[in-house]
Amino acid sequence: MVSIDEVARAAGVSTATVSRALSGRGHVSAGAKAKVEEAAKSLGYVVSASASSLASGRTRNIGVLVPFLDRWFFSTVLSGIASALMRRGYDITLYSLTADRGERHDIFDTFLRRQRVDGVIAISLELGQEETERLVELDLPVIAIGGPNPLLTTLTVDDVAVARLATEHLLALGHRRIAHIGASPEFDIDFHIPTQRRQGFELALADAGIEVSPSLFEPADFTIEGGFRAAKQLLGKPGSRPTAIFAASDEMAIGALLAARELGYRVPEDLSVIGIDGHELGEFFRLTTVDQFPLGQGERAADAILEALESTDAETPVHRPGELPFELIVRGSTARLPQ
Amino acid sequence: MVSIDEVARAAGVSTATVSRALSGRGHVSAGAKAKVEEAAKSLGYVVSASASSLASGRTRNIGVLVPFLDRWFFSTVLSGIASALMRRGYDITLYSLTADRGERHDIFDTFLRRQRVDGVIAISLELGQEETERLVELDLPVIAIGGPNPLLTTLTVDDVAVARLATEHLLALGHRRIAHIGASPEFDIDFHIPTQRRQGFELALADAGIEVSPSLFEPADFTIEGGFRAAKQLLGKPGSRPTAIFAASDEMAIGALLAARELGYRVPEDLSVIGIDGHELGEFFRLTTVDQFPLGQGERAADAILEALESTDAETPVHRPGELPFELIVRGSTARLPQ
DNA sequence: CGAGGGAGTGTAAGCGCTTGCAGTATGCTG
DNA sequence: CAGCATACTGCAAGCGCTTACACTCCCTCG
Repeated sequence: MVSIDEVARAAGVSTATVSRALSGRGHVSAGAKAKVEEAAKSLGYVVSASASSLASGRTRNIGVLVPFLDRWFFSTVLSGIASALMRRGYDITLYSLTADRGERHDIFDTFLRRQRVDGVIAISLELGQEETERLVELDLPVIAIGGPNPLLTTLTVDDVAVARLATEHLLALGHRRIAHIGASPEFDIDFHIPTQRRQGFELALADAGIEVSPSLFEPADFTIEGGFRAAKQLLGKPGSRPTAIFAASDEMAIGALLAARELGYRVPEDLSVIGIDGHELGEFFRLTTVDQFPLGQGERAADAILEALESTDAETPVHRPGELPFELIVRGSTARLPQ
Repeated sequence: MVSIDEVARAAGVSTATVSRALSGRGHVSAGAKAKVEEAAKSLGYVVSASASSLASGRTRNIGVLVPFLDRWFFSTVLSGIASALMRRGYDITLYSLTADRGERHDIFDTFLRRQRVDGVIAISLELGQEETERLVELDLPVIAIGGPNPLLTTLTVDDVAVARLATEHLLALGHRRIAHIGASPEFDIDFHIPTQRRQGFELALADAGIEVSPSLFEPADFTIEGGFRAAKQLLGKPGSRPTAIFAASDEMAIGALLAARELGYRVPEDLSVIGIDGHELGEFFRLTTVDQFPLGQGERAADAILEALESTDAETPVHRPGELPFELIVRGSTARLPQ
């Protein structure tokens, strides 16, 4: 491995100048800079991450905490983070949080404390009180996406407004018996998003003067299969069935689509279905949805963390509620209620 | 941040002993070890990754190269890698390879050369000649999963045998007109897996004395949507339609399932469908498949890289073809051909 | 024209660990 | 019991960078 001394010798300057020229910190004359870059390039010099980190205290590395790697939403956000950080020369270290108490503990107590990262991004994480504290104790910039956490700077979409928009879309099409597939309230202990969506749904109904009927709610686990089961329940119950279903995620909405099909209901003629997320399969299933641009969320989180890194001012947790964009995408799964 | 000196002082030993006690290298008496561990714990000491790396040359960090983060197969393999490495105390830094030439170049020329990782795992990567060379030049252990690459130690499943197994399952059920959805041959330049699957398919047919008909092949891009389109083509063509479809991935098979349904064919009564992968949605769609245990592939890759790290002997690229397990999982999408 | 200030550079002191070497204590072998 | 191997420990020299500080120019301003 070629070291900074060799580059310095080749360029005829001191190692200090090489360091300054290559990192862009401090003053270096144009001439010296050119010589250094030339020498570095021809020798194939790349600065050693550990030496640089040890000396400077900066790692150029961001830790990313993810609850599930294999769910579309999370891997898409991660993808956005990865590309944005890479463009800025940052590496990303991945910490996949399982449900396993011990493993989680290790991550917060050991992995994150190795001074390997300059900052942390936590994706829609349901963090315990203690875990959040550990995170704060790291004394690093932390950006959380989703799951508002009062102790952390959080990027969120206004989930109440998102759900409201979806519901109002159905209302505008003339639907009155609208069912909702979401998470059960006991889920809410540390993860508020599903509940907020449900709130938005109920607020929209209330505004339209429609009473919320408990029989038009069905909990599910945010998977296609869960949505499928929930929709079967909703559509199979005797009594007047819903004319529209609002699912709190696109995956559940797709499940609902499949359930409707299997029961012989045509979408959108007999049943309208809307989801939330902007899932890649949405187009294929012609699913109307409220897109929340997960790729963009990742990119924003990356930008936010870099910004926090650059401004050294006091790191006050900032919660800018509802700052992330969302948009209604009308496709073929919703239609006007037949008169 | 508490440093090793404080621990040494608290434990009443030298920093050398602390280092040895905590890392498990070299001899330390049981008493000293206990004192050190006690002191480290009560002070909340965690060794600094950069200082340790700089001094020892070991980073306890593995780089993982992934082509797509948001495809189920890759994120599942990644998940397997992540959990296996974490158990051993290793961090993982993620390098997501886009199609962008420039970005890829950066990864191989800069990111990977920062001495940030002890080894590299490449998941089903279509690497160019030059990229492979760069990887080899790193002089680090490299494990590739899938996509046999003669220059790298590779973990593969025997894709010919996998495809053969899937095809033979259909043959055993009495099917004779079997269609295949795979990748087009021009894809093969640097990515052999789809072609091998096609080979296995054709070999199985040949063994059964069935002629391979070009009209029973349709290329697709390994997505649900691609499989859907391909299946529509295959089923829509006038002339005798296939009684079974073998798709080279579960996602394409699911697409085929949906296409069949939409065209009014019942699965498995009118059409049998089989895929490859072991996709999480397989169960939901009652899809018969050949599972290749992607989670396990990730774990094996992690084990392999750690093994390579521990044995310092010559790093000869070893290609152990077909060493990864696979298994036919019969669910509800395949059935005996009606007599 | 002198003071003040910024640009450009080098020297050298670390950053926080690991580990070769040396020294001592202890146990084993013949 | 000498001789030697092995266990344990500490000292101190780095690992390959960054950056405070010192110094020299040179330009600007009053």
